[in-house]
Amino acid sequence: MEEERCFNNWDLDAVVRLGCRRLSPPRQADNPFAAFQPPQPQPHKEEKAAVPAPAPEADAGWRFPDPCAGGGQDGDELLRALLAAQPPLPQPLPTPPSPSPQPPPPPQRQQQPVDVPPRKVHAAPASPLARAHPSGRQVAGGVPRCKRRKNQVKKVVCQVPVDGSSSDVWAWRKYGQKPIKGSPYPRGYYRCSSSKGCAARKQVERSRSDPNTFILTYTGEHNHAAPTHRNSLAGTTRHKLPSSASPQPPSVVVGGASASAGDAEPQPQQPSPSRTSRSTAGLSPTTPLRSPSMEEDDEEENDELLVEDRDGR
DNA sequence: CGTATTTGACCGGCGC
DNA sequence: GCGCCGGTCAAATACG
Repeated sequence: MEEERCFNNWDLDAVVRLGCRRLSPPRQADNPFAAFQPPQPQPHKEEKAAVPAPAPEADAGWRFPDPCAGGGQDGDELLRALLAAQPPLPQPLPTPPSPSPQPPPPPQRQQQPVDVPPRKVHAAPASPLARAHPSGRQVAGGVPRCKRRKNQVKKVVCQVPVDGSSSDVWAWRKYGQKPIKGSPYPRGYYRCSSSKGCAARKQVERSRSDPNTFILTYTGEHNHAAPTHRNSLAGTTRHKLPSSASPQPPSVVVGGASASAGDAEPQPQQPSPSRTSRSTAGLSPTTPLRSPSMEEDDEEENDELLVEDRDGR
């Protein structure tokens, strides 16, 4: 598994935080992007390309499908549109059949993020208290891990171009990264830092098929209103927005992650060429949400949103 | 000083 | 029942 290790470096977080990337050099002197790249040769080349190109833009405008995020206006509209089209609840979208990594689902597996007939519903008494671990680990969302069955978890999957830009109003904090078995790229785990008890989580992973595309998986719901500006307690300090360099209209995918509170969904961030070290988690809360220019197009077809309730392992 | 990021370890769930 | 993998937490480190 050396591979994994290597990829581990890729900055998923960057993706998330792209919004705020910082000007200062990343914590790691190495190129985080190197990891980003697939195990293919040409790390040098890719680095360069990746860094200068995608990253900057990404954060600059990387916004995603976020209904709420909008930064304000555009986003809002999107959100509204989405909401209008769908229930405000965790209802992602109907997910169009796209070239997504999702194979033709069996008749049973619908893409309904809402409820999924779990195979085993282990009804965890809502209080098993999250695994009584020695450490007493509890899920931040207050949801005990046991409670969340993998099958039952609602997930909204979105695909966004690396160069796309997306930003959501939510602030994300990276809490883990792991190499995935079938994927050369590691997966980054982010949690909504806008609110302390928010259970919304996001997973950022590079698409194996399209290294230029990131697969964002949103799970959980925000239990708080979307911040007007992406800021929140969390990253308050670290985000400095560099200003976007060139906002590119990323694709926006809207996933209804599940915001019961009516939140919107977080948006994916982009991989930053160089980890911005601490820019803010995910996007920076203050990240430049989007520039007016970026939004113009909006999403295009790049984005795909898949909603799944469970992903099979 | 506060917060975010990073890395390792642990646990649970799922598949075989 | 066992093993593998994914997901999350916690501690340490670094930066603003």
